[in-house]
Amino acid sequence: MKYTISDIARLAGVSKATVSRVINNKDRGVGPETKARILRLIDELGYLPNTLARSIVVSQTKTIGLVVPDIVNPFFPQLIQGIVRHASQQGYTVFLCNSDNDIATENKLVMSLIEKRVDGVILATSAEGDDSTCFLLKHYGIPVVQVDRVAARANAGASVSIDNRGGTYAATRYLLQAGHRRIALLGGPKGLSTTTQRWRGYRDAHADQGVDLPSALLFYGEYSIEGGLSMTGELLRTEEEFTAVLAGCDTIAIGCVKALLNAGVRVPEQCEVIGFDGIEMAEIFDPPVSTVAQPIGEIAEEATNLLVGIMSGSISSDRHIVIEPSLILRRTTRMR
Amino acid sequence: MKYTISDIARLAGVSKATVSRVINNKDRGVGPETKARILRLIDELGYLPNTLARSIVVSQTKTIGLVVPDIVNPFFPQLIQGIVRHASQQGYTVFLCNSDNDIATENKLVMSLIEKRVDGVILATSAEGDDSTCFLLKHYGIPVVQVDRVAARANAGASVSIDNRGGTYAATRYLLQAGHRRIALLGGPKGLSTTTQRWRGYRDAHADQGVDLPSALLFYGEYSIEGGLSMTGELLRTEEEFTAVLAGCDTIAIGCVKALLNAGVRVPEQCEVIGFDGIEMAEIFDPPVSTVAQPIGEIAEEATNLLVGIMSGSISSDRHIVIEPSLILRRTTRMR
DNA sequence: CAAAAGAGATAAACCGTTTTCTCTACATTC
DNA sequence: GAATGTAGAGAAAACGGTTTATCTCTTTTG
Repeated sequence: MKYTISDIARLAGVSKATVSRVINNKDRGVGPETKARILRLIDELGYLPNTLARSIVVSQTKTIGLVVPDIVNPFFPQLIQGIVRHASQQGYTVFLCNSDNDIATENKLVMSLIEKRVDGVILATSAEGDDSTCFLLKHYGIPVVQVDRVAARANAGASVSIDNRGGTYAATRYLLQAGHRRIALLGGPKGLSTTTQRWRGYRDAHADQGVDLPSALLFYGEYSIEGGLSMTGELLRTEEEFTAVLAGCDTIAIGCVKALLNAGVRVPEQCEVIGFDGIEMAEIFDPPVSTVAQPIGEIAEEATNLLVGIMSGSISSDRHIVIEPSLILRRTTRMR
Repeated sequence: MKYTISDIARLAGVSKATVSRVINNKDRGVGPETKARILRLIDELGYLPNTLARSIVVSQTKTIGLVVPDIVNPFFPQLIQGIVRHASQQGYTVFLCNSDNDIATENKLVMSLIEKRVDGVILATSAEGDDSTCFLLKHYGIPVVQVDRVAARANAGASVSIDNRGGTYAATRYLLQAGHRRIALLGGPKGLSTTTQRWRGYRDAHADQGVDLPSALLFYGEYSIEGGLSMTGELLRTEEEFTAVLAGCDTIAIGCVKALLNAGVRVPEQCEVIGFDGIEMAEIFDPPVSTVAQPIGEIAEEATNLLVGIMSGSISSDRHIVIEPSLILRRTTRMR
């Protein structure tokens, strides 16, 4: 049931070299009817070339590694789907790794990817402050593109990321132009670059519109529904006046809307809410949540193309691509 | 930066065979201080054995393929997470494939897995009626375990599946014992084995409790929120009396609860609802949905262990494992 | 004390490909 | 009609490992 190239060669009465030429469509140096005979034989016997043997000589595996921090977080399956699809279109198969948000695991996984001789890696790192994973890849000369979360340090390679500042800037400006003057910010964990960048957009929009920052309305917490619930609880307890909320992510926004409704605050009549990310849950939630949506498909496509480009040498390995998110207005903002 | 086993051998002043022995911990035939010297060298130079070359001679890649129909469906990321984790614990790396619910794509992906010489495949097929994928794998002698959806035909190999009938049986019995006599069934697409099996549990529970099947209350539709919405719409329009709903899956249940609440039916006071699957969304939805939960982690673990067992020859390749789901009562059923 | 056993190590064959030379035979050019 | 070009094909050397058979000492055994 298992044939090798030598079997085919012997059965066809030619040399291995000739069979190899036919398999790889290097038509130079093989006559048409020899070719046909070999092709027929291959088909009849169901011969499959051994890609391992091939890889070892051409030193290329047509394989890439994809490392994500948490596959259960709904953002990542969509990203994975896009990357797997585009990679497959370009002839690459992907090794999927889940680091469980642990940098040590991430390093170990990447080592095993290197051992498997992947041609390149797409990395959504689990520790922004720590570029050890990128360092490893660099050390072994393996192309890498970072995605979503981008390690800050210099020796990190190419990247595809979202314009976090621009996204919250647009959302904040939208709310300010609608007349809001007391917009609460329910940000993510302090210290994360996304949290900081999103805060900047919020701040800059206020500055550009000439509105003072309502510093009593700034909160930070977990990127989760619970985080949204508890921050909103705090917000309500301060008894500060506010007429809109900008959330650091969609799950925070959902928790926030829940808490507001429970407290008898009507959404969006008494308070408008905008999230960030554009996860499916935001659409399905009742009421559907307005959000700054990351075009995940686009991120996946750019990341894959970038990596393929770097691997083929046609793109420099320190290119950074920034993608603009878009404001999607649903039912937690008023119709205008 | 890239060393081969010959480099190490030369630098250590020994033969390749000796280096190979110390790499593979075959201590027989290599002296302690030779071993130490080689180990130090390997460490210093960051030498990584080429797994491709190794695989080709031992004809084993320590690699498995995982094929799912739709990675965005929240059930699968959890399954993938579990499988990737257990596989990695046993020294296997996994190729992830997403068939987009298309059997032709599925076949193509599996072919490329075979070309990559995976040691085995875990398959959640996209077409139950079609066992062509299993057939391919069989033909090339690659162990396979089917999971979740199981191709019916005989030449399909091992499997891990859920006791669908048992799950709905337990849920239906629970409702019947609580006094309900008019339980609507909002099933999945007709023709799917899960739909049929879940219907059987519903039917058998009625029979065993001596209650007539309310045949006017049976509906079939998509496994989705929209499906739940529309089936509930139909149900309400019939004006038949009903006091509980058994849904074919959680998204149907969510759609159903939405529709009921919109129609002014109080849940669970006027109508109790139970879903199936135990996806996270059911827990997060407001109100949290009672459900027949599939222990996804357990499925993942059993499937991985089963495959590893088959690959090592210690388990027969036609073993079928059935896992019992468990009834989780939340807020769409009354407290008792 | 000779024979057998065992420890440490090597040479060489092999795994299944690709690729570079090289060779032959025939067609084209001047 | 010799020189050149070209198409079709094969032999053999890689690629980076593992494994088997073998070889040389030293140690044990009877």
